[in-house]
Amino acid sequence: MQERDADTLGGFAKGLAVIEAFDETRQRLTIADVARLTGLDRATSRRCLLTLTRLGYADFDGKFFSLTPRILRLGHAYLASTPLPRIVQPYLERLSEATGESCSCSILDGTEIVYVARASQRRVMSIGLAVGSRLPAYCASMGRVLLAALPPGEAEARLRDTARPALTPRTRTDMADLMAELERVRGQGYALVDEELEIGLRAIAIPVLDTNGAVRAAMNIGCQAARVSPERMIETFLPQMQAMQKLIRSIVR
Amino acid sequence: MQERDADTLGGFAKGLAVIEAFDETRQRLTIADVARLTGLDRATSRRCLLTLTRLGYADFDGKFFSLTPRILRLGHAYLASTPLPRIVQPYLERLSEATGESCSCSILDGTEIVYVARASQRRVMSIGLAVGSRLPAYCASMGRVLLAALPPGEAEARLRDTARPALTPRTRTDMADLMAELERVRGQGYALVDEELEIGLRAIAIPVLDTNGAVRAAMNIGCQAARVSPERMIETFLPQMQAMQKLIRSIVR
DNA sequence: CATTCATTGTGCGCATAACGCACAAAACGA
DNA sequence: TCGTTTTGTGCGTTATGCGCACAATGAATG
Repeated sequence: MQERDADTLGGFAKGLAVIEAFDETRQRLTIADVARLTGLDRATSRRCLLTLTRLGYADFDGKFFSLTPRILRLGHAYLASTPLPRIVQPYLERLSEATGESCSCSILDGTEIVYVARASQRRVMSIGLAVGSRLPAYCASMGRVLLAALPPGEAEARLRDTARPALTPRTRTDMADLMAELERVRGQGYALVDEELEIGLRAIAIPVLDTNGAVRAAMNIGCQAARVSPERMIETFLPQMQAMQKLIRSIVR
Repeated sequence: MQERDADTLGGFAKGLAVIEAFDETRQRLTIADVARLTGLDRATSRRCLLTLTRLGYADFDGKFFSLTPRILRLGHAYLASTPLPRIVQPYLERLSEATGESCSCSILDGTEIVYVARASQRRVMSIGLAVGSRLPAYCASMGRVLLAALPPGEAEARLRDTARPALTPRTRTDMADLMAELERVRGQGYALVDEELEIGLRAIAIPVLDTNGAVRAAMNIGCQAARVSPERMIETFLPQMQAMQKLIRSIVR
């Protein structure tokens, strides 16, 4: 089979780009906003937005378009078709309950990780992000675990593809340093990220393996740096995570 | 502004229908599968699938197409743009920790409810469903709360739009009976669904209100029928839920 | 192994869907 | 009130997308 332009739908591609124009800071957009964000002609943007509205994926208040819950069906089509999050969820809950911290599971998508499961115990605002949330892989604990699981050439390419801004004064951004860190993660079997993504936030992550030992995802425990030292995370949290890893490994095909 | 066919993109609409063809029982599909499920011509289905693959939203193994995590960006566009789930999440966690049960929050989308937040405590397999999951509103506790919040005419129309199969021997399906039940839910301020959705599953739900008292979502506690009686749910769980409702109400705008 | 059936890749002619530009009207902000 | 920005829509153009047909491939069956 050949890859040809005639085998794809330009309008569909444009429409998907329009959906992705919405995010945390852009909850509702005008036609001009969408044209600017996507680079599409204003009339084209308008047609995409009206298509979404006509099908119930968006609302229009006379000026602004906003997405509706129906759009969740699109992401749900993936989550529903992927057994891993459902398998991992109870283990994250057990781990979260045992440690009293937030636990999450994510997979690598390009240069980002995307959360596919989470569990949290704290009465205060959760550290964990919602399912579907994304973080840059280069400075997230689970991201480093997942990058480390790639062939080194592939991992390096993905790191290069990332802008790698210093999100805190502690963020490591140098290519050679990050590649060395990935090598260290490969060796020790876990990644510990200490206030690189966000000041006050510390996380430790290990791979989620399948029965063949292949890395299918990563899971982590995140906590406030003021409450748990890195040493304590390695001494106390890591063994419990590895115990869960073993249990999960015997189930995930 | 007029609603005209020329203002929409046919290919985009077809593409979205193709994404929605994937679900729990259809994790990977052939071109012929998609054509059958969507009613589209085979060549059109093929183009949509190839467009998704070209853009990284799907993988192709030579025969089967499956969605990739990138598709989560589409649903994430909505979740990221909606503050309610993030606001409600810590309250669900507190409630879940206090009661030892699974708690969830959902909104109404047509004739279904869609989960937008959840918290769970149990070491056994969670009762709660993942964010993005959907349930038929007519026989779910949160569904009844959300239907009860609609004008009666609107609620009746949505009930009629639903197939309403009896999912268990206890499922109530009669229109008049359900409308009376919605009236009762309006009066008492909560819905209790007892093994109607699934044998062994019992859930109680109340509205999530905003500062204006408008119903924005519903939240519930679900548990195993063998462990908690309906009376106990009303006596013990309901007051705690109502306390959370008050706290949430003072924040949600 | 041959046959039958289902599926897929692809060519291709055709029709119209989609494009993008332009202009008038409306909305907004100073 | 004026200037700027945005929007709704008309419209001529074109190339996109359609769907049918056919050959090739794969799977199932006898």
